[in-house]
Amino acid sequence: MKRKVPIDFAEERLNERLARTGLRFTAQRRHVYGVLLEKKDHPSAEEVFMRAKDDMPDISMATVYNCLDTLVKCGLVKQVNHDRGATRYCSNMREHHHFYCDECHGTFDIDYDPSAEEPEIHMPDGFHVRAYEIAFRGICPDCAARKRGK
Amino acid sequence: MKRKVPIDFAEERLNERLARTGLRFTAQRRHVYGVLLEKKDHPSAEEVFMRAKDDMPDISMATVYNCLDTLVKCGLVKQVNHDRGATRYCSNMREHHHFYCDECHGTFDIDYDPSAEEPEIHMPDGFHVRAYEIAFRGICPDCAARKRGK
DNA sequence: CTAGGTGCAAAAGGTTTGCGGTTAA
DNA sequence: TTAACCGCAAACCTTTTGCACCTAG
Repeated sequence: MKRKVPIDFAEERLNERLARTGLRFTAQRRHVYGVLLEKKDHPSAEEVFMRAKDDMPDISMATVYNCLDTLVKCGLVKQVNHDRGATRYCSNMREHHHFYCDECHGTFDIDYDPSAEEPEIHMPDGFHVRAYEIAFRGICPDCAARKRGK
Repeated sequence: MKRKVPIDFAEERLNERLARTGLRFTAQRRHVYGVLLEKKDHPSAEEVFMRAKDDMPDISMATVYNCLDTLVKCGLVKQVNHDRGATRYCSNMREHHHFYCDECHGTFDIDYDPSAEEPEIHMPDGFHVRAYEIAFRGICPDCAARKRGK
């Protein structure tokens, strides 16, 4: 089987990340990660499941969810949520943002160079931005206080 | 019943927005909007339903979803999606962003002044940002071309 | 050896749909 | 008057859970 992605290289990275997080390396985790690397079109869990079954017919939906969660925990995969639809998964490891099309509901990666002094976002040609929203993540004041307290 | 929000003023705005969008003014739409204005804590549809029932016991879940969709369409309410949980609704009409706490999973509004030359985001004290992502919305190149074509 | 991971099937959670009756304009 | 809207209940889609078996370390 031909692969567009240097999967052996990715496998090493997965192995290292799992070890660092105290998790085991399994065939299913490698395979799900491979599926995400092979076609970076932001598939839903259901879509990942169907693609994964091609080469691993016995894999279960529950395992796909488990593997996806594991990969997110390791920092190898990002969850992408939009409207009320299913969560989608993204293995683009470069820092990037997303563009959602109001018309076809497609999701597109928008790259930028985070190392630049003034990180500039280059919007590719033809994308018409109507609105944008920044989602920050971290620890809120109350939870920070609680953690310091205990 | 005392209200913290000048609901009559909001009612006028709702009426105007509905008319402009060619939609009807109904008691349910007003009431759901009132619920969102009264406590801006990003409730889910289920939570809106429960609060709405206090004053309007016969309102149904389907109607709550319909009203929420209508309010989003009118531009009076924003949907907020995060992780795999239920969609939450936000009636903060000022341009703003959101902060998600990794610990308690709470959602907080992060305001900014969009009229400023260099729109600066002031992160309130005590919020520790671990990561952020920008979600752009609009029309993708393919859909833009298709619309021009037809 | 054994804690952690998997597969299965059932349940839970969230959202949508179809339809007969009601209402704003 | 009538197209739009509502309430109800069933269906649908997505995600989680419990448990018996399996396996990486």
